[in-house]
Amino acid sequence: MASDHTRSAILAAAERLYADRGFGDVTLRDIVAEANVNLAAVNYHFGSKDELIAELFVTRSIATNRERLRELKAAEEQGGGRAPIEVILRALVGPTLRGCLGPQNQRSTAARFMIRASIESVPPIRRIKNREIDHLRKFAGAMRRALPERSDVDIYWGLNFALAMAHHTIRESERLTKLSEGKCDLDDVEDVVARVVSVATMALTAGRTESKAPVRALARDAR
Amino acid sequence: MASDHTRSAILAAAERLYADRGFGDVTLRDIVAEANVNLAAVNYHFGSKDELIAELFVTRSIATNRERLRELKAAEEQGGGRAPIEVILRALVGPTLRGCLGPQNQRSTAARFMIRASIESVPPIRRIKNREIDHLRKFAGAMRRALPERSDVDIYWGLNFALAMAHHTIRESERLTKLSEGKCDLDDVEDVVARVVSVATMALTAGRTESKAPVRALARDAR
DNA sequence: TTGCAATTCAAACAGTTGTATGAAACTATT
DNA sequence: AATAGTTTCATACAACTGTTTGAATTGCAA
Repeated sequence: MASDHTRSAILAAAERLYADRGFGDVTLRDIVAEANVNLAAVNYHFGSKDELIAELFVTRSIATNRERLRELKAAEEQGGGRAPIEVILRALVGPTLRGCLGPQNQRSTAARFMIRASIESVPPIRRIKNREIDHLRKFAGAMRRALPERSDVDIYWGLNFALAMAHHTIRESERLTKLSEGKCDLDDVEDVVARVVSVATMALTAGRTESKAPVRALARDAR
Repeated sequence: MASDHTRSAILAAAERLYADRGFGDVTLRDIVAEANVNLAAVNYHFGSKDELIAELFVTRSIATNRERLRELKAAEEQGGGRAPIEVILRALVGPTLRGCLGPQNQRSTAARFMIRASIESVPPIRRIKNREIDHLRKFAGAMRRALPERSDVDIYWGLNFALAMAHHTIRESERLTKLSEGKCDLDDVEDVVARVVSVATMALTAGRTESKAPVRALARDAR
């Protein structure tokens, strides 16, 4: 391959446009215009529009996943194969949050693209996300090692809730800012990470006292 | 208006098709075929496709919101204007979770539609969701009354995390089932509600207020 | 240079989409 | 029964979509 110029111009233009305007109303013609490239080039270089989107998303998400695993591995090696649950959770949600939050005006195109991807969820991206399970299993394993007395079910729920808080905060960051009238500072990424990790840790470690949950008694009959 | 037959046939058919196949690949022609109705009827009765989608979503979401407020009001009246935080949170996430989870084969069309709406997020629905803030403020107010010593920031973060866990669990219920190899039982809706409420309560009460009730265990299956 | 493959290009294709139109069929009131 | 207003219908429209085509151009090796 000669210079890759056209190919990467398309990738850059597509990422920028999708980040700015969403997947919904960006056509191939918009992309090739932005990239100063012929319309047919997309199909020549990528095969189809969906494959272009998939390549964009895969590139960014394997970067995030690699960062996650790097942090996880570092923590586990330092702890002799067993890392504290807080550190594991930080490795899980930190890279994503750091990648997507932070001062708006200095958010990278990549970050804004990933936010879009998490909001709009088009078919090619959904397909890729479904293959993310193996990756999550590695974290479930590490969490099980950190909390050996905890049941698998609790581990999975804790993992689920940690991801929930991180992703939802990214997706709805604008609404949270508006709802709180700016009191919740989403630009302070490390504070957000700390909050998510703290709550997820509580969820995973609290009440290890064999207590049969009396939860159901409350309020089930508020009608 | 005469009989409303066409109008409601369109609404029913559209909700069913969107629930089954998503917004992405359901056309007006699909809908009118399913409803045994003429193509032009959609624009005649609803003005446009987007207004049809909006009406569907508004109907369902004001129903949920009404149920939420009903539970909240009942709890606050019973407690003399101040309800326990668990009950407030239950009123917040309970109706949504009950509406969207539960045994797949007995999920209502409405439930499946709302799940789609939470996954795919098309423009007309996003516009409506953005107007949901006033509704959430009522819950923020109730939470502030329940936890007067807590800062506004913490309240908003707790609210955000509670919604995060509920919505993410709905959105990714399939993935959680697969990840946990079925160990997480998403059909036991009341257990899911209890888990979300429990974690959100911990998020809101742990830390600064040592005098508060001891954190409860993750709602383990008590049977 | 010549030859050959890779790339670019303009143009067209084949479909689908939501929407508009104007006539026809109803419904209910007079 | 005649009328006016509403609703249904077949059909056309106009625009946009991703993709394909086949010829031109380019870059590089022999």
